[in-house]
Amino acid sequence: MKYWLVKSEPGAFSWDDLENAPTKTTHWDGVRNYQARNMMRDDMKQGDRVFFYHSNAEPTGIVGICEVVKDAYPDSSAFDAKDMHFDPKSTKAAPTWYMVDLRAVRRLPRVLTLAELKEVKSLGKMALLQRGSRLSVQPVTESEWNTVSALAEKPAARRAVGAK
DNA sequence: GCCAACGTTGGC
DNA sequence: GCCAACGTTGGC
Repeated sequence: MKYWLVKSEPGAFSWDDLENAPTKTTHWDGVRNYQARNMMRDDMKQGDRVFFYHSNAEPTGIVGICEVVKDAYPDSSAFDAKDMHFDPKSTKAAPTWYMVDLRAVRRLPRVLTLAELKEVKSLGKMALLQRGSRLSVQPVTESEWNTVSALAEKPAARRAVGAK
């Protein structure tokens, strides 16, 4: 089993949206980056675990855990001329873009904010925390997964004097 | 709203 | 194949 992280802007699709979806499952469509596509198409498999991250949010951070319930298959939003993610170059005979199905497993006991994750030394190499990292689908190592999961069970560390 | 970082496009 | 211009991402 492998581990991943996906980003979503809660204004577009939030963790709550996922929990409220039928069977708490959604098609992870609209990915239009080749690196992210390759990971979804080639390496993401049913049963893999996925952190759900809110970007462009208040706060930004990891909010929940979901599970891959269906391996990659062609992204139908690329075929729909009315869809925001329509791509005329992607055809049903030779699809350019792929999606997986994700199901919400559980909300984390608390949000792990980007600011907090940045302060954890052992997460220094985590893809999410790399300078300029913009990939919307990222690999997470097993040790990173375990570190983040354990952190979510503890109360937030006290911030510097003056912080709220 | 600003802007740095990055990916893609297209002229040459 | 280079690289400038442009569009997007996403933190702040």
